[in-house]
Amino acid sequence: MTNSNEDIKCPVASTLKFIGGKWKTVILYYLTSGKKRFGEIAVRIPTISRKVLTQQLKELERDGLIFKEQYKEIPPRVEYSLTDLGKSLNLVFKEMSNWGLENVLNKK
Amino acid sequence: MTNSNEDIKCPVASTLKFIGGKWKTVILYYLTSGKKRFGEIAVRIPTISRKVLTQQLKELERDGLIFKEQYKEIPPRVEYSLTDLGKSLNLVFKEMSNWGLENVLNKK
DNA sequence: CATTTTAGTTACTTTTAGGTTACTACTTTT
DNA sequence: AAAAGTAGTAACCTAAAAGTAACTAAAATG
Repeated sequence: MTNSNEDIKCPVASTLKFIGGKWKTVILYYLTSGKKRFGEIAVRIPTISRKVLTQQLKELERDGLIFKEQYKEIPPRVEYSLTDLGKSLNLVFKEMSNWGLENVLNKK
Repeated sequence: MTNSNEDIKCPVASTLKFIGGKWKTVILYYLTSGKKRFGEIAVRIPTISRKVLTQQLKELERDGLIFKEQYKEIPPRVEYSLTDLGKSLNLVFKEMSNWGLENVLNKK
């Protein structure tokens, strides 16, 4: 989601600027179950390429939704977790999840 | 939003397939205040081109979120309104709206 | 000394979304 | 006879998002 609809002060669109895009919600939703390593996320979401995963994680970090912990180990270990801001999306995800379950997943 | 993450049964991503994209939430959110004509929507969201507006409305209609009424008049009159399914997104929008207000619009 | 392991990066290509401009249909109004 | 009004469509173009494949660092393991 670009920022050209910033001129429209739509609070819903504002939120989508943070969690819009093909993968962010999936990543964030997975992180609601706790801290995860890069590789764990990649395995859990096999259809995302590592390049794109890296990009999305960077953006989520830049936007303050997730926190990145790097351990100075070899081989490297990196863990991602939700920040308070990320956790504050909780209710949003809950409603989206409910809707998706009721109207999409349990429909087909 | 494409459907390549359909394989992942993420209820949140499922919902985004319906309301993801740059404009859909803005359109739907506007329609929560009642039936609107094509031109009214276009005026209200001036940064969207008419081509894209048409496209988005078609997709929303295809997905069963909005209903299109065409009056056989000249000049033409077309009205769009939320279907029951569209209205059922109410809670989702409410939470997204809250989050956007608290964390984006009132922050800057 | 070759291999494995993890979390990436780089360069390049493809796909998708969105945008621009010009055009149409049909009636009413001037 | 010309212009205005509405809701589009068609052809074309651009930018952004996503994908692919090959590569890297540095230590540990066999």
